[in-house]
Amino acid sequence: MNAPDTGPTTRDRILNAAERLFAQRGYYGVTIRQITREAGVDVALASYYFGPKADLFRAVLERRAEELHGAILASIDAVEKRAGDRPPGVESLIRAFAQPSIDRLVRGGEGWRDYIHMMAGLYSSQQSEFLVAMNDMYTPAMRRVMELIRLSIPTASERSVTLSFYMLLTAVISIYSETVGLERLSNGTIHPTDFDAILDHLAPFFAAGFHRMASV
Amino acid sequence: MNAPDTGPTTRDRILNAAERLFAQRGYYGVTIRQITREAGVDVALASYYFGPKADLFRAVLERRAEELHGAILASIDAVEKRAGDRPPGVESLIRAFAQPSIDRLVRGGEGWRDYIHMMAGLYSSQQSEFLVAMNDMYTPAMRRVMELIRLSIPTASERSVTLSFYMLLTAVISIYSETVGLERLSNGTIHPTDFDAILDHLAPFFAAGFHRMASV
DNA sequence: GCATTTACTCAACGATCGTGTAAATATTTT
DNA sequence: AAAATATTTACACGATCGTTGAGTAAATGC
Repeated sequence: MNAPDTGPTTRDRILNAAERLFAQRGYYGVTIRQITREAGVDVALASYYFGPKADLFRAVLERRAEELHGAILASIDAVEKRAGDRPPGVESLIRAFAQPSIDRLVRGGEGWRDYIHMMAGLYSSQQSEFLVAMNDMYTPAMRRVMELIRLSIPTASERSVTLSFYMLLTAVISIYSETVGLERLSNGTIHPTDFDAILDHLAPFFAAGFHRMASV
Repeated sequence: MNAPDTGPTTRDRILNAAERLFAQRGYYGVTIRQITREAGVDVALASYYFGPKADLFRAVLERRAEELHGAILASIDAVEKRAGDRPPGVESLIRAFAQPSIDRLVRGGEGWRDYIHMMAGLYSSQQSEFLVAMNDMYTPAMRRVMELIRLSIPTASERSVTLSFYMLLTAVISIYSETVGLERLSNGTIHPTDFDAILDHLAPFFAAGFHRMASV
């Protein structure tokens, strides 16, 4: 068994091509025909496997969601365990939240990079149908981080932690998208792909913000 | 002179419609025919006034850039003057940077709201041609804020201030886009349109971050 | 008044879109 | 091996896309 197979399934070839193109140009910027052309399969196969275009988009979103979300939860659990019976520090929680995505972005291969770019592009779009779907996939992990931050800074109100976390979230996601913004802002001295260095800055930076708003 | 005219110019009607639609669905999500239909004018007039679609998009971007950028610079100058000969505080610089956009977003009418939504959507997109163009329009103001922050926190390295400012920038822009993210994160208790309240949180939050990274 | 420029309409171009359908081929199940 | 199912191909559909060019009406310059 396990004959030398010819690579990914047709279904997966379509998903891979869709992932890459949606990441580059967004939902409306990509046509079914471009996707199937890139995948090297007949146009009709997209409808055959996924139905309408919106369902294909959702399928791409869902394919890797469970693994990434699970990894984030596991990462948070690990930080919790390491902290013993005290609540873990805010900075380590931020790292735990962002690290799994960065790992996959940097070391997970093309597919993961495309997936994360695609999510980052989606998050700041106005297409609330998809946005809400994606948000829901990662809600438990986000809720968990906010809970633990509240335990770590008991004097901070729920509202304050939510607002602060939202700002953290938007910054993290913008970094995932690797836009040219950072490169231009720094005159080319900081590269948007230096994720590890960026996270080393981001974590204490935002942790300070959370603590500053402890009494609000 | 100045006969009772029939409202905006045809040119401006097209720009207004384009602004509104691009803000909602992005560059690829909008067709010239939708724009001209919304504007109530013939399809050919889009090409007549602006040439290809990309040039129309750029025209929308440019129309309000000078005014907003000027207002941001003026806002920074005002804070500087108020501070006398000492460098202004980081928190007031953050407010000065964000306030003009928020003013127009909340109190500038539909056109300004659409324009700012459109910019926010563009910023997190991967369409670097437009993104770079927009970035350049607002570079002087961003440079100025970073300079003044460095004067306010002389021990912070240029690299540190650039990274911190980038995170501020991404958060501010995400807030401008009024996505459903914040509303869902807070279970509906925080409304994405409460810009003044959000800015009251954001300013001290990020100021603390800047100061925390003073020695890096 | 006439000529030229400007503003706009109308119709059409070739290209591409998303999505079906019917037939052909490949694979699996019986 | 036969039957049933799954996959793939080829093709066509009506619709819409961005853009152009020819023609009309109004404003402007002389």
